[in-house]
Amino acid sequence: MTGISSDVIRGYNDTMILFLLLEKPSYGYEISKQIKSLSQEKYVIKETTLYSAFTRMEKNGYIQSFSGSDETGSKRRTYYRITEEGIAYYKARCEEWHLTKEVVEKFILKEELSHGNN
Amino acid sequence: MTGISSDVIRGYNDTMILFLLLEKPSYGYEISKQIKSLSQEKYVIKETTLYSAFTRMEKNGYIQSFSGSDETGSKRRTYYRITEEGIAYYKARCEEWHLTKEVVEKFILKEELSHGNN
DNA sequence: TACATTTACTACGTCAGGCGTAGTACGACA
DNA sequence: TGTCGTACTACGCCTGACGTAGTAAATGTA
Repeated sequence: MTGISSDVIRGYNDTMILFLLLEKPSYGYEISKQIKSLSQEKYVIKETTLYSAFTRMEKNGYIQSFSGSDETGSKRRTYYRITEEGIAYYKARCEEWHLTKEVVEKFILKEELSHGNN
Repeated sequence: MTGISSDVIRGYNDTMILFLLLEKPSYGYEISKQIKSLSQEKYVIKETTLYSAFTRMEKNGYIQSFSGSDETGSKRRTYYRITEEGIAYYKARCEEWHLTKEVVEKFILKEELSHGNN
C-alpha cells in the first residue's frame, strides 16, 4: 500500500485544517507538521494543497488571515483563525463524515477474499 | 445536511461498484439501484458518474463487459464482471479505506462544539 | 564567514473524477 | 397515444489535488 490517494482524501483536507484551527490560530508550516504528526506520518499534506485550501476557505469565509510573527519578532508569517462560519462548516463536515463512513462501510468486506470463507 | 458531497465520495464509487460486482456480474441500472438500497437511500450515484466509472475501470482492466439480456430475451444491456485485477484493486481500496478512516477520525470531534465542554 | 538547510510561502498549469444537460431508444402500462 | 421506467451515450464544465518552479529570510554547520 502506497498510502492515501488524493481522490480519497479529497474533501477531508479542509476538515483536517479546520480541526487544527479550532484549537488555536496557526499557519501553513505548522499545520502541515501537525497533520503529519497527528496522523502518525500516515498522511502528509502537499504544500500546494494546503495553501490553496487556505485561499479557498478564506474566500468562503471559513477562516480569516492575519499577519503575525513568532516570539522573537522575526519570521513573519500569515496566520489563520477559524470563523463562526468555519466552525459551522467543520461541524457539517463531521456529520458528513459519519454519514459517509456508515455508507462506505456497507461496501467494504472485512473478511479475507483470498480465503474464500464466505 | 444535504447528503454526501462529490468531493467526499470521490474515490469510493469504484469501490462500491466493484463490491457489487464481486457478488455477480451486473449492469448500470441494477448497480445504481443496489447502491441506493444498500446505502438505505443515503447515497444515489449519478448516472454519468456510474457509466464513466465503468468505462474507466474497463480500460484499467478491473472489469470486463459483455452483452446480455434479461430472462425474457428482450432488454439488451451491457453487463460487467470483475476481473482478477479488479479484485486486487478492490482489496487495495478496502485497505486504503481502513487507513483513511483511521487518519480522518483523528480530526473529527465527537463532542458537541456548541456546549463547550472540552 | 560561506554554504546548506529549514522555514514560509506564491505562481502557474495540468489532471481526473464527478456531474449537469441533453438526447436516444425500446418496452410496459393506462 | 402518451407517459413512465429502463438503459444507456455524448459533451463539456468545475473543482480540488498536485507537479514544478521560484523566492526569500532565518537558522544550522563546517
